Amino acid sequence: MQAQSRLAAAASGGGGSGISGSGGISRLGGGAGEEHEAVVRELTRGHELTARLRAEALRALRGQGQAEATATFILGEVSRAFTVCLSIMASASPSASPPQPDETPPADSAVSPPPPRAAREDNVPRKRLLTASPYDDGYQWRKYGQKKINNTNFPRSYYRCSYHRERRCPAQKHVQQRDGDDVPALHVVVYTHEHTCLQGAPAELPDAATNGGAAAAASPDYFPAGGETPSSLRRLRGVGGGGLQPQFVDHRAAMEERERQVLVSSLARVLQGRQCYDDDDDDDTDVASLGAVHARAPAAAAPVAASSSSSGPVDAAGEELDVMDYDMTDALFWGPFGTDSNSYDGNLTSTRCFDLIN
DNA sequence: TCCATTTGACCCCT
DNA sequence: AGGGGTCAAATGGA
Repeated sequence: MQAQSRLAAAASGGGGSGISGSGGISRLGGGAGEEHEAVVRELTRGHELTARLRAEALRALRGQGQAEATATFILGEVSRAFTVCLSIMASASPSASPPQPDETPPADSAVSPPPPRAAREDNVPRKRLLTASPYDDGYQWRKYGQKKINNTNFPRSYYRCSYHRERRCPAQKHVQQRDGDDVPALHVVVYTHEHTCLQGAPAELPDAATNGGAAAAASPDYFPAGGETPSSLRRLRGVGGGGLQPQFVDHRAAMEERERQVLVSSLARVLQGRQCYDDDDDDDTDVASLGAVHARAPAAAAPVAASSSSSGPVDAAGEELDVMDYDMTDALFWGPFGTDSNSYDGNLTSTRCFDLIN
């Protein structure tokens, strides 16, 4: 079966930087810093490989509703675990502890730097995340600018949803590598607005129980019948995003609810039929517990804060950051960040979520 | 030729 | 006035 061979290839690291021959964890060095570094390195590797495996699995299982949903869920959870571990390791790094608010400035700062510029008070909700990079968020983003920010070592890149024009999607984000010796490099991602680009789809959703409809609906390839395609819109310019749609919340909530139903339904079928696993162990996971897991995901298709405690990482300005996490529904949507598409003029042909498209 | 990416300039907010 | 955010022309690669 082609799907199986693809999965096998992915699992064995086919296609490039595969798993090393030994397949084992690098020998840990003597010092704590060295050990920490080794752990982070292996976690990063695991994270990357999981992302690749997930991409290959979903590509192979595309259209096979139950199997696709199951693979998406499991691999999404694995990816999430890696991300959380990396974040924990980063915050515990002996060489990269975030500055404390009352930390004394460096001795060589003869003139104290100006205080950080206050954030714009535009009532736009912002979601700040600290992530290992590149991380997968599955949306198509178009880069529209990059800027060197004062008193930082790395430029900030600005992205907006690829469907900014076609669907008036107001979602934006900017990404900036955090200063410091983080291994792997950590990036501060700030989301402004949220995606509305799925809101036109619900009525067109195919039955997820038979063909993985949530993924299809989320696919950037999805356009309502008779609607404009990305290529037909390529040359449209001028009219801006238009801000948050008044119906945004309701549409999004409807989409979330439908996604939730789709996943729970698919997982229920899988579990009832035990179709996808050769269970060596008696997995006593049941539908109810999965439903409970899924119920913790009210913010579908958006990053979820892993922790709301005030002891988490902070950015250079001392603002608290959420550690990147995924919820279960995210697993349907979040894909490689990889090469960023970034032209301003409405082109949609480059980067897309390979989980869903390839 | 098309399309993605870069980057300097401009706008607007603090 | 300074700086963050955005625009859009220029550039380069496929």
